[in-house]
Amino acid sequence: MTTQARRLRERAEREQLIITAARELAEAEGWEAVTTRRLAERVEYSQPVLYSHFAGKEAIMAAVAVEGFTEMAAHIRAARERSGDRLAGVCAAYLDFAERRPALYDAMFNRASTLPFATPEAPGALHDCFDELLAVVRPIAAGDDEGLLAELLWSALHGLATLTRGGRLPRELHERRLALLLSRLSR
Amino acid sequence: MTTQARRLRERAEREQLIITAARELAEAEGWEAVTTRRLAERVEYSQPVLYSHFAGKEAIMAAVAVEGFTEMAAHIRAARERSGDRLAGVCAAYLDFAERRPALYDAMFNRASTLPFATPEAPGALHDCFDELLAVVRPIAAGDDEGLLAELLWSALHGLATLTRGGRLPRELHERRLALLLSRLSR
DNA sequence: CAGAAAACCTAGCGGTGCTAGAATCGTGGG
DNA sequence: CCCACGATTCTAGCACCGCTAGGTTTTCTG
Repeated sequence: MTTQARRLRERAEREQLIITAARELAEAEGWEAVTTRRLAERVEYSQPVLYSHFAGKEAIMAAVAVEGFTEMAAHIRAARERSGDRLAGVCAAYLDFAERRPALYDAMFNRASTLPFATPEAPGALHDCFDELLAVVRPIAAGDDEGLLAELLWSALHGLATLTRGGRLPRELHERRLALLLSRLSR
Repeated sequence: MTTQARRLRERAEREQLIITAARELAEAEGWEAVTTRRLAERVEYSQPVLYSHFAGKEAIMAAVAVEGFTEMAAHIRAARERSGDRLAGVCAAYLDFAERRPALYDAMFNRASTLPFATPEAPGALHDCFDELLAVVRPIAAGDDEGLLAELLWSALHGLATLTRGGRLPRELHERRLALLLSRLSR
């Protein structure tokens, strides 16, 4: 059936359209400005159409989040390769991503609470992100569990990112703070 | 004027009543269950009364947050004294607080976005919390800036707390993760 | 081309934070 | 003692939210 294939393709395209619209709206005005009405208006369909694609607003945010993980994985991987597997490069890339894509980072870590994480069912892109941290942490493991060290690094970066973003930490000391983390964490 | 004094006192009492009610409701059912209507019903006044005390729901959460900082400061100080200024004791106390008072911790760090932080206008209790971290970090500063190290410790703890709470990190490795943080941070 | 099925929209539900304006209350002066 | 005033409090309602039932339109199929 050619027509059915086209139908499915168009449906998939529209789904992507919704995700992109939600993301752009969130990046432009924050997630609190992303309402189902505005979203529907933006994709030029009525509200109920959203619900034929997603279970609800939270599911839309989750979809944006996995897109975010894909991008973050690419962003970090590029930084790792560029810096020759250096821890500093990857950490800076992580924080840079959080700083420049706050709405996306929010969807990934603060909003989409239903998204599976520390399980095999977690989105592949998320595992990719973690693997990047794992790779760069390996040289400094020095007998300690690599996975645990990667989780710790992740926690520290996440803490830095969120506290800095919320104005909790003075931004002008950002570089020195990161340098201190790196020096303390290695060995 | 005695009557006016009484008025003011009663007003203050009612304000505290609102804060306590909001906190209890949040701790029992989460912040999304704290609506101005339910809150008003709980303190046995009508909705607009809330707005004669606070600028809005966010201001109420901020008030709960400063109460949280006061408690956290006490909690951590007690742990520090009990453990003889040991870093491990204070870190465990921080994470314990976040784990046992999730709604309070949320108000302090995730919800109340308008609350001033890294400025002198920040609530005193917040500075007290930070000072506790400062005190316990001093022995391991080893030439590095103590304030910066305290901020870094805070970030790591905050990251651990939030990621663990959101199911992002497997809970059964919590102890080992904390031990690793301590060993790496005190080099 | 008729009828079935899929797609889509209108209208509405119960809820939210917040507020204008009416009603009620305690109080001080005549 | 009573009345008028000012502070206090409530009723009712605004515009918005996420979400959905039910009917209309469009599209495909036999």
